[in-house]
Amino acid sequence: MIVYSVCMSTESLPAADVFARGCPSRPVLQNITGRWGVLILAALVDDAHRFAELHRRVDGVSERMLSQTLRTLERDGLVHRAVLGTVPPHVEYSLTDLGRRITAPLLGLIEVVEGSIPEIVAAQRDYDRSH
Amino acid sequence: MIVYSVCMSTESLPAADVFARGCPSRPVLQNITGRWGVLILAALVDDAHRFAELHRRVDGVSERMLSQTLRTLERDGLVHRAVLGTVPPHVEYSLTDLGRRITAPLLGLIEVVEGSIPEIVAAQRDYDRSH
DNA sequence: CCGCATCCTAAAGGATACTG
DNA sequence: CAGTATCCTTTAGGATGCGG
Repeated sequence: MIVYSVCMSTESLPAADVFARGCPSRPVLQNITGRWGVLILAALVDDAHRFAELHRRVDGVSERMLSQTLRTLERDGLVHRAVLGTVPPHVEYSLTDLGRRITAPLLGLIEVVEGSIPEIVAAQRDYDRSH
Repeated sequence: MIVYSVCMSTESLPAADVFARGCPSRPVLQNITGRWGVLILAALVDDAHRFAELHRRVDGVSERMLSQTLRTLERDGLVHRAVLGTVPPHVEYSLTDLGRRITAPLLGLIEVVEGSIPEIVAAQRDYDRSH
């Protein structure tokens, strides 16, 4: 039997520690940093967007994954889903305050990665040559 | 036949655009934000660490995944691997400059997520009740 | 227009045992 | 100590088709 490290709980707070196995931060972090999470959150930074817009914007995502990821992010309280008209259906997705606080550092990450692509590609070539 | 959106290239630079399918930023981002990437990078922020230390620190990671993730991060130029003694083998992992630039926003992300756990858990409960 | 259901494949990841 | 190799399970994700 395994007793997981203390971490969690919303009332008494030993403070969430993402390094501890069983910490509720872990699955949340995975939802955010999954293959599509980062991109979808980033795509919502400037404005609310509809499903089809997001589908075009996040190039390569399938409807299934877009739908699934949006639902997870909504469940975690990062994304707000607003059903507008009735016919034809009109749904807008936007970031919540929490979503914005979480997306901010992600934009920083994207910026650094995009700006470092030449350096990264060079590192990959070096590595591959010597292994 | 599909022609991927322009993006990449190390010389002529239409600037990497992570929203474009085929952009080299995509796999790099996945290496970083994979299940263990964030945690391993964060664990290396304060200091260099040896394999076994990381294994203890990042609770729950298998040796296999630790090894594999470290190799990927080394290949991307984010982590430096230094073999020190010969017997017993002594290997130290540390962040490169690039690794530090990339890890900085990740620390921000972790901080926000850890600090928002009560809010997130509450959102999850609300969502689950109404679905 | 906005998805969900189903089916299927590929990739990630864990357990265990073993090596320089 | 610092991994590799092998095997197996679990999950992510794509394709297609349907429904409100």
